[in-house]
Amino acid sequence: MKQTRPTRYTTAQGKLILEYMASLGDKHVTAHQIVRHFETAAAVIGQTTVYRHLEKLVAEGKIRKYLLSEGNSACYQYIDRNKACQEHFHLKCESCGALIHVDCTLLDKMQGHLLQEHDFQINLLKTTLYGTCGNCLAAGKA
Amino acid sequence: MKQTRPTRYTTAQGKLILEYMASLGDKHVTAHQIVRHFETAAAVIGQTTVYRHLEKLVAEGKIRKYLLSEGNSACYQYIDRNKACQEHFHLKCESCGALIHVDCTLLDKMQGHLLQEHDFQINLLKTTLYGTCGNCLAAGKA
DNA sequence: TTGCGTGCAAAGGTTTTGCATGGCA
DNA sequence: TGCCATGCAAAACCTTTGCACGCAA
Repeated sequence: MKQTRPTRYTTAQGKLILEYMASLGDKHVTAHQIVRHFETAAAVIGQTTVYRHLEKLVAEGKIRKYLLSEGNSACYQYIDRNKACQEHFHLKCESCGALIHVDCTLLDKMQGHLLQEHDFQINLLKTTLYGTCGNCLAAGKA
Repeated sequence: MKQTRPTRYTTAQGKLILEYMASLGDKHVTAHQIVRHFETAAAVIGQTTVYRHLEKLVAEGKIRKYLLSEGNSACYQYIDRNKACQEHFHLKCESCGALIHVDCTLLDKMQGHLLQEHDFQINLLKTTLYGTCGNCLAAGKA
């Protein structure tokens, strides 16, 4: 298991990375894209630092980590706490990357079912359902 | 996109790999585990060959490939066509790391519901639900 | 015989680690 | 001042590719 240290110091890099993630809204980026963003921004942040902050932010529940099927690299996305995203499922379109928030009684039922019948307490914050959205289905991208 | 050639020759390695995958049933393995299995089995198969066959088998729909968030390597799993319901969710315990396979009619319902009501075709192979398993709940590790 | 299949070695890409230096509290 | 954070370089990984040889049809 990887070690997750608590944040002790507030550094410029840590602030910049979190702010950048927040500024992207629902858009996801790879670690590499973040590194490149700061290269252009004349505020170079080493890739090691980027990876370490991403790991920490994921552990803190501030961002989400995805593995999209095609790419060989992980994607990260900001979690907007004001949107109360912890209370519903997230659907991620593997084709266009869209993130869909679903608030539906069947999903609530499923949550209860998993707990009662399968003895499993699901963590909605960390869970994302992958698939293909309606637009991409219609466009035949499935 | 990667090229997928049709199978022309039937080779000993190809047979061995498919047979091994089939023998595992629902269990998933990584490419590396397959290579190691054959190392022990005194029938060494190069990793290149393993990867090439896995790719082909995925293209042929005989096995599934999926990425579990934690690991950095892909997992492969045999698809048993004789089984009524091979599709299932993966539950990953964030506390102990256990991977639980859930095969349940509710999942079919949910799949249909998402498609009809939310216009979303879920990909069960790519989807993993995160949470806490019964053992860890009981142990108060949640 | 033909040309695909194999496997070694090496490349390619992502993520992690070692270590000396820099910076926050 | 005491540690943690940083970032370069290098390692560690997983996967793919080049190429010469082997083998199925």
